[in-house]
Amino acid sequence: MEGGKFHRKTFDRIDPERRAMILRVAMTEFASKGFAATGINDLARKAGISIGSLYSYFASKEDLYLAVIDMGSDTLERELSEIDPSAGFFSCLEALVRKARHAADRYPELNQIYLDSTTQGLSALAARLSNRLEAVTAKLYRRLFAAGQASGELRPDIDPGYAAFCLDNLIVMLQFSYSSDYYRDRMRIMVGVGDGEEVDEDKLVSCVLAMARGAFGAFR
Amino acid sequence: MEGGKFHRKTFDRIDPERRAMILRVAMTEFASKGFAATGINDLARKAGISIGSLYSYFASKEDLYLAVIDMGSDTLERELSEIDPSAGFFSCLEALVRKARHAADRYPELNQIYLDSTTQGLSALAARLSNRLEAVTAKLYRRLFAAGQASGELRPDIDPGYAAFCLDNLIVMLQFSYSSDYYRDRMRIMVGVGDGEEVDEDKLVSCVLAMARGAFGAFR
Amino acid sequence: MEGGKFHRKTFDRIDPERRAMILRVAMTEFASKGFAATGINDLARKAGISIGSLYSYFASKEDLYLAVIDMGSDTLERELSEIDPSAGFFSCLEALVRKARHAADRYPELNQIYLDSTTQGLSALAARLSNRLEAVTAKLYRRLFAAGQASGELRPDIDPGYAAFCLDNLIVMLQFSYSSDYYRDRMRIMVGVGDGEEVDEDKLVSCVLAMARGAFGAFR
Amino acid sequence: MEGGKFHRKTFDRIDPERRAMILRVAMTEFASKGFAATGINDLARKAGISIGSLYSYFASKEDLYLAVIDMGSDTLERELSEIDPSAGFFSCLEALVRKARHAADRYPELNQIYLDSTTQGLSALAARLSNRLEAVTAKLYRRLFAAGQASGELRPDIDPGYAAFCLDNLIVMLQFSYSSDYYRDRMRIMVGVGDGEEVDEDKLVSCVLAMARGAFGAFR
DNA sequence: CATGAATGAGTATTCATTCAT
DNA sequence: AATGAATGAATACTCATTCAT
Repeated sequence: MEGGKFHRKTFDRIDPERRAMILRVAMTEFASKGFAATGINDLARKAGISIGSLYSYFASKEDLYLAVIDMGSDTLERELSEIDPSAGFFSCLEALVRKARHAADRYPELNQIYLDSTTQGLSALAARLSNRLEAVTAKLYRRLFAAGQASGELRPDIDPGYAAFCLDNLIVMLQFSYSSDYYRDRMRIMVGVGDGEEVDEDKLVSCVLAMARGAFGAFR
Repeated sequence: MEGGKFHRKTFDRIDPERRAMILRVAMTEFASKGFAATGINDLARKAGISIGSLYSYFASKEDLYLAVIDMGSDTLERELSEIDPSAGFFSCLEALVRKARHAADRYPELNQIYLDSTTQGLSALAARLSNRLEAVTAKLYRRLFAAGQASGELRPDIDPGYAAFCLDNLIVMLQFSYSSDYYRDRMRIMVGVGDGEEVDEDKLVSCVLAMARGAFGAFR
Repeated sequence: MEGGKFHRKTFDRIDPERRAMILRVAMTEFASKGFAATGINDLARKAGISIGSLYSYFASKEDLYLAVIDMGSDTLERELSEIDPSAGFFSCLEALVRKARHAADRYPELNQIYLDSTTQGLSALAARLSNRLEAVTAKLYRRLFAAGQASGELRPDIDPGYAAFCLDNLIVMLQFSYSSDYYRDRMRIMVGVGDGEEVDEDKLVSCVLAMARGAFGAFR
Repeated sequence: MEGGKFHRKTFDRIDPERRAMILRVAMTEFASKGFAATGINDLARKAGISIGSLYSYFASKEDLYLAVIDMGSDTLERELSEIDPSAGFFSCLEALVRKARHAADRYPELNQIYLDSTTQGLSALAARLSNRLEAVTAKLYRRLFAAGQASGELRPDIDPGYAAFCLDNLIVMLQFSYSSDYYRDRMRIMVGVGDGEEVDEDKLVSCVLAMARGAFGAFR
């Protein structure tokens, strides 16, 4: 599935390194400061390009922001495509949770921007993305649940949509909790770890899997 | 538990109606536009007070924002205090989920602002709140889990912190899904309801409860 | 000679201590921050009185400022009245220089405000003072020079006005040099004292007197 | 000696006429209203440039102010460099006094701003200038006194620093007296000229020179 | 294609003054 | 007489975007 096109033709024609650099700097800036507080002039300077160039690549600050998110969606899609539904539901789910956990480490900025973009103030902006990300994820869950119920691994009476929604909620929050300062603090408080301690990642993953298995797993 | 004090003394002294009006307008503005995009001058005009007055009540835009969130924490605390831990774990949990669901309808703006405040760009700001909200919630979960394990309603081998964290993740996302445009769209896509359809709230609550029961409930 | 009246009648009627406190705080504030940068509300708070009271004593910030300067003129007048012209010109001049030197220490704020008020930006304001201070000083010089020339201590061919102007220039700058940060630094640089050293006050006074004696003293 | 750099690089790159115009307008505004009462937006409008441009040339109002003073220091330095110490002390001194007198006419605004900047309220600001102006002047005096004492024109027992300080005090006040409204009035009162009359400039210069000659000149 | 100077509406915040209590 | 809440024009400064070179 092709992402929206938020950049101008010129952006396709320039040196890939320059292209990557611009997106990387934009990602870092938007991630740490948010859409509204990020300055385009400052961003251009940090990327080592002129304001004029930036505006020849992107029609507006908004478009640049969306382009960054779109790139993030590509990344997600690539990661998800590695999941093989034929490997069994819970095996896939565990892979998914682990992937989410690692994505938070590898692309914290993408997660932070994603969080930023879900904000009510940016809803008009986000509408232009037409929920591409969730569409991709939803599709994967559909296939996983279909296969799981077909194979008898999952109970036949559960509604895949509602189950997928709840599962993904856990996964999204897990990702936020490992990539944003706010949710990290929240996690530590909820889990109840002290100042020196660390949250036990395996316990977390087990808990998520246990919830899925308990609610959706067959014969119990 | 007393909230931080983000307003000036003068704010305590004015007409309660005026006070409520200011907070209400501020809540609406911050909720719909986000912290950065909300203008103080505009806000004052909408509240029908002068800029000077607003600044005599709050030292800065930041303080006003925090005051609004703090008021929201009061509201949450009040709601949570109605939960009676002696009523049994799953009964309480269901009450909690229902409460969250209704809070999203009754105070959508509070939820939107909460979401906004968890954004990375506002992490410095949010730090001043010292996670009061999560502390309150965490405390409730502690009591619920302790009572549940004591009564034998819950398995003795689960770690209450991790369980609470996962449960609250579900509840938080439920609230976002019913109060923010972005997460509502996401929910509809994940659940897979069509254009005319509505998400079935009871199914959602059941799903959350089933996940909790399956993972944490005793003898199964 | 009566000073202008820059306060309202109410100010005459209040407790003298309150009166003195207000003027003292005003003096300190205006001296350190200058007219424009001094805030009336802040000043009132520091003086422990209400803004309303302050405005019942003085019609405007401007009037308060002028009242402070006027009080300073009283002080100067009192000091100058101690000079006895019959004691001989150079003896009086030395007394005058010493007085100036000590006034800089005792009333640094008055000097700083005086300097501030001579600024071009405040010329309209200062016009309301009608140069009361200089009139007082000029009158003293007239008497000193008249007595000095009558007694033969001073050369008969010097023009008292020009001589007085030059002498007073030296004295004014001496006062600035001991009461304002800027002119203190300037003095140290011009005199050429090092970091640990102090400017030798006696040398300074001698130098001023030598210049007067050399130019205006009879036979030599 | 190079002045501090208070402008941004962009200011070096623009049309010299534009540059001069901006500084000229800034000089006029700051001179007549003082630092605090001068508005940047107003100033930009008067200079015929946009606020944004002004801020692309100078980082702050403070910097613009200092840039104007710095330009004034250049002017002073240029003027002082015309004095030839080998021409004899008193000849140089007379040239210096005449120069000061004419500088007051040619650059009244610079003098007014200089006066403004010596104000206690601007001492923090002025500190950034590190007394460049006085350093230049002091250096010239050092050379003049050294030459004068070497040639026997001056008494060997006078301390050049103290003498220079007193002399420069006379010169500074002379300049103020011919460039600021306040000090002009003061001069007229001290000298004692009537309403139609003018202060006799030659008498003034003679008086200053007489004071120098009487105190510092050899044999007499 | 690239540049970066120029723009000016918009921002949060201050402050002298008024006036109802 | 004393208070201090209320006012709103004014302030210094920012920033997304344009466009001439």
